Amino acid sequence: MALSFQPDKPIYLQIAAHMKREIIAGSYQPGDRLPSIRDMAMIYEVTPNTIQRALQLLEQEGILRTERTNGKFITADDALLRRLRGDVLRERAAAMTRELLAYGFSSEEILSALSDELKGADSQ
Amino acid sequence: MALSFQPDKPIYLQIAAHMKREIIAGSYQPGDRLPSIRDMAMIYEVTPNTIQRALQLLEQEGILRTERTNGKFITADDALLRRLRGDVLRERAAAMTRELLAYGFSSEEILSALSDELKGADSQ
Amino acid sequence: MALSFQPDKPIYLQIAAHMKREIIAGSYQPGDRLPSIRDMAMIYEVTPNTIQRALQLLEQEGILRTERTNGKFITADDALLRRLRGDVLRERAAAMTRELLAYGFSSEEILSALSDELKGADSQ
Amino acid sequence: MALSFQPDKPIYLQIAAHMKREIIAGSYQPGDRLPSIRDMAMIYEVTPNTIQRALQLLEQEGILRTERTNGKFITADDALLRRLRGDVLRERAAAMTRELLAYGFSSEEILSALSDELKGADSQ
DNA sequence: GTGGTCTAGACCACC
DNA sequence: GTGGTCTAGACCACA
Repeated sequence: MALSFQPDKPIYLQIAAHMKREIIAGSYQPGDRLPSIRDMAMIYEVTPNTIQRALQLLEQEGILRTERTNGKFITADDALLRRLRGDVLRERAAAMTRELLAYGFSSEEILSALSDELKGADSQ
Repeated sequence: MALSFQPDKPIYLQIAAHMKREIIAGSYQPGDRLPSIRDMAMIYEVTPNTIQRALQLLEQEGILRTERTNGKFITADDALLRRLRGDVLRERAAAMTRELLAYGFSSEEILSALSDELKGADSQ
Repeated sequence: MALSFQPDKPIYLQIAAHMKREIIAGSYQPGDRLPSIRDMAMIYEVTPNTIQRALQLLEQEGILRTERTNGKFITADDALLRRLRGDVLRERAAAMTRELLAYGFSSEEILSALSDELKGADSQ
Repeated sequence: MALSFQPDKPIYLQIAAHMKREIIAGSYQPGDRLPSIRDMAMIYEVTPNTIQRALQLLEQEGILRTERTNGKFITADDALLRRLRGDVLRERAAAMTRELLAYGFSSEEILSALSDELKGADSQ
């Protein structure tokens, strides 16, 4: 694993985002137990403190649940995870649309640029 | 104007981004002279220092040019601006694609989400 | 029974509090024998260890008494239980009063808020 | 100031609660700037880190607002503060009612205990 | 000067 | 073993 962190963003945010992606992508299943904070600290090569902070964010979103002495678990709430998946997609699409429209690009330009990117990615 | 700045991002970056958007969107024409730093400081309600930093970024990208005693000007290099416009579009589309694919979304999902957003925006 | 424990508080404290409530509320009578620790462990779905710790607290308060080979019993001391009942009521009322006065609420506000709550609860 | 912290509760929670009380009680006015984190750290005799954590909670509740390089401010949203004041009162009253009813106390007992406490406090 | 991030390391309660 | 809290101290970007 050992992410190469971008130096301009807080590490704990990058870890939180990474975990969120893994969960939404299905690398972790609902109800799964996460590695212990100490283990994740070694995996990501950061302090346990930093992991703690990252996971706190996901817990606030309801994605994680903590059992005081057993560890942290992906929520078993399947509906929440599905909703989250949809929300993320919509939110990202909306943010990108908003930004590019502000740049003065037309809907056609935006759509065509995205299609190009997706074709490029698919063919890899 | 008087942007409402997001409190968690450096103001000078937000101003730089805003200027860049205005330029790419065509609110400023190639060769146009910018308002003085002092004026912009009043417009944006920040210290001249902050404006200075923001414009420095744009100058590094070649979008602006400083004439020692006359002020700062949008580059007259039309080709550069066109190229920049294309670069921004491609870069944003690529970043979004990369991120959403990492989330495990399919090309179809991504394209359809974006179409939905664009329809929503158009109809307004 | 099978309490749904709050994940952020020690389970043994939650069990102790629950037992105390049951005793004060009269669900157990003075002199009654408690279920065995093993049974209670199954009822509460925790380890016997945890039950042990919870009951220890009640024993320290004098609410329980252990007979070496027979099990644990609610104290037969009726006066103690009555006194305990009064103490709990006073202590909780005092704590709430202290806190709300520190928030700057007036006696009238506090009293009226409590009346409202009690009316709401009664009508259910 | 220099609170005497209860040893069984996290200090940062106690500080957060204390600040919230001060704000609701009106010791800080809407829009007021808080002392710097470093100053508060000295006042409360804890690490800046701990203050940071406490204030983060209030920020999540919308009570505080951070200006990146200027400090932290009480929200100027008067309505929010009034709403908060009411919410706190209702919430505390509800929690106490719920608990005491679970103990088997009658509405009359609860109300009378609270009246006694308030009389005691008033006469001081 | 301000807030924010991160580390290293300690200590704790709980189960 | 688990998560949680706290300190001391360093470093950074921003205005």
